Parts: sequence; structure tokens; C-alpha cells
Amino acid sequence: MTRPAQPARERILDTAFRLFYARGPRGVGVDTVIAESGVAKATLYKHFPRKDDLVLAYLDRVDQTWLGQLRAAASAAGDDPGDQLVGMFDALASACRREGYHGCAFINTAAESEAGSDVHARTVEHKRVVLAWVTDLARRAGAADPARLARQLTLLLDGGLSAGVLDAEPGTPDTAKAAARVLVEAACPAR
Amino acid sequence: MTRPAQPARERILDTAFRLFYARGPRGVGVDTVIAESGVAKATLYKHFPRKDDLVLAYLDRVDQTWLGQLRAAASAAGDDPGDQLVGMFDALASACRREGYHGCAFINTAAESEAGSDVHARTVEHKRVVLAWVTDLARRAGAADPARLARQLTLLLDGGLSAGVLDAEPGTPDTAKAAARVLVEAACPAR
DNA sequence: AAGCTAACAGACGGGTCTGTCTACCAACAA
DNA sequence: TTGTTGGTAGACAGACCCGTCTGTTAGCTT
Repeated sequence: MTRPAQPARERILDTAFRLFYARGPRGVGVDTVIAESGVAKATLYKHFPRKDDLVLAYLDRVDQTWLGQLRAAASAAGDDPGDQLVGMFDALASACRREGYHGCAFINTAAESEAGSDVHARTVEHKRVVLAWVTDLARRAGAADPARLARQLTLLLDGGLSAGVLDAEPGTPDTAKAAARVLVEAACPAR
Repeated sequence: MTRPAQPARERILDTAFRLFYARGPRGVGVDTVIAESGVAKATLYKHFPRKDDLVLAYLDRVDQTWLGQLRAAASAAGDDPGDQLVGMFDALASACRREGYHGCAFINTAAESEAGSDVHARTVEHKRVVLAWVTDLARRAGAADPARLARQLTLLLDGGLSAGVLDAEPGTPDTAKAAARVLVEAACPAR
């Protein structure tokens, strides 16, 4: 048998990523992932002994992707941390424009997962990491209260992201970015 | 047979409200609603021919409740529309403090419902109504761009609400309210 | 050539979910 | 008295879903 271009594990993850994001992990049966990724059931359960393991791997992939996009958008805004805080909202704009955009994978998944579960804990952890990163940026931007500014900006970000599950209005990211600019300028006395 | 204090329909709705909000409509089987409300299956299906009808009734109840709380919080802030725009964030604070708080019922439900479904449409409609109400308030507050300010404030609101599904940090509502104040003052030239 | 590894194919059990259906019962109104 | 209304109780079909299991096949390594 000729080896497929993608190893089985990657094919499973790609399919899970696509389906889980579109319909939510609970909305996608294991059998569907198997059928769409063209993989044997035993293979899937070898790589991911429980469905939740696949969900966790999905969340990890989204986590890396989204953090990368946030960092890239921030960097593209220049060297000034204050500009970077505003610039990271370009990642929101890109996300909203993307085909099949369906809101924040973490909020969506957290909404359908049990409070004490591993899956739920992973979503909380993701938001914690993002908040820590933004807080550091706010501190370097000279904010009077970096934690507070960071929370305000992540609230805007989460609001913009979660709105995507309702309607993907094209103007939303720009509106959020403008609000971010106002908040950053109000919170950084040096500017 | 002696009639129970609550008619069957109300008992079903009360139970559905509690369970659907806690676990999401998809996470609660019809059988569970029946068992917890102490009602016969035929009775439930008589009042709500499909489960989605029950979900819609649940959303309507949340819609009325939440809008009422928003209006009450705004009114409590005084007569000035600008103050009311900030004051409505007290409704967020109350919601976050409530036992069993679990984020925004509409975002949570939208995340697990199909894009074209009745249920999804109802969630979109709710957000539209809220936005329209806030926009009117922003207009009366003399905002230079009422639609823009309203969108910014609802983004903050949705961000604060949806964060509740991850962690109910007690400081979040105050932080959001402070951001709202900054945004309102920046957007209303007359102030 | 032999053995090992990774994958494929698919049946199956036990469970859950929605929605329908039959049968029965109690109160009230004509 | 006789329907009618609104309810209870629970069986049932058909679909789906998770996870386990048996058996097969292809390629690589030794």
C-alpha cells in the first residue's frame, strides 16, 4: 500500500479541526470524523483513546494558531507596545473574513463542556495565556493598570470573536479596533 | 385529581430554563426535562411538538428577562442617556454574581445550533434587539456615531457575558463598566 | 524470507436521544 | 349521564453515538 501524503494522525486532526469548529465537538460523531478522514476506527482510537483526547488536540491546535495570529498582527503594527495592543485586533479582522468563520472555538467548546472536565479546563487555560500575553504588552506600553487594560481589551476581543457565531458583520472588527485605540490611549498616561 | 400549583406548561418551562441554561439545550434530553418537571411525555409534546419549540420558548424567556434587567439597570443610573449606557453594565455585574451563572444563553445556544435553523435565527434576533435599544440610547446621549458606540458597548457586554462560561471572575463587570465609561465619554462630544 | 508495525474494514454491544403511540384517569360541563 | 379536556404512565421504533473487537493488508527491517 502506498503511504498517503498525510499520515493518519494528521488527517484525523485536520478533519476534526474542520468539523469540530463548524459544528462543535459534541455535534460531530466519531464515526463522521472517521468517514471524512478516510481512516479506520481502530486507528483513530489508537491515536486518541477517547474522544475527549481528540477534542483536546483540536483545542491545542486552535490555541497555537490563534496565538500565532495575535502575535503576528501585533508585530505587524510596529515596535511600540501600545500600537501592538491596537494592532492585534487585525487578527480579529482576518478571522472574521475567513470562510466558515464561526466565533471563538474556546467559548463555543466551553459552553458545551462540563465545568470540571479536562476540556473545559483547557479552554480556561487558553484564555489565561492570552490574557497574560496581553497584560505583558500593556505593562510594556506603560499602562497605569496593565491588568485592567488587558482585561478590557480581551473583553473586546472575546466579544468580537463570540459575535461571529451569531452574525459575521464585516464592520465589527474595525469597530472593536477603534474602541481598543481609545482604551489604550486612555490607560497609558505617557501617550 | 387535584390540580398542581403550577400548570404543566409552566413547570416544563421552568425546568427547561434551569437545565438548558446550565448544560445547553443539546446537553439536556427531553426525558430529563420530563423527569425533573414531573410531567408526562405526551403532555410535553402536546405543548411543545418539537424539542426546538421548547428551546425557542426558553430563548424567549431569557430574552425578556435579560432585556428587563438591562433596562432596569439603565434606568437606575438616572435620566441621562450617557449615564444609562454606563449603568446598564450593572446588569452584567448582577448576572455574574448570580448562582449558576454560565455565560450568555444566546451565544451558548447559537454555538451549538445549525446556522439556518429557527433556533439560530432567534439568537440573532435577540442580539439585534439589544443592539437597537443601545443604539437608541447612544443617539439620545448625543454620540457622534451612535451605531458605532452601541456596537462597541455591546461588544464589551458580549465579551463580559461570554467570559462567564470560562471563569466567573468577580472583577470583570467593573472592568467592563470602566471601559464603557471611557468609550461613552470619548464618543459624546457634548460631555 | 520472516516478523513487525501501522493502517484498513467493518461488525457489534450498550447506551442515549427524539418523537409516536396506546391506555388510563380525574375533573368539569352540557 | 356522557363527553370533553388535560393530564399520567410508560412502551416502542429508529436513529445516532462511543468504544471494543476481530480479521486483513501493505510496507519496512532484519
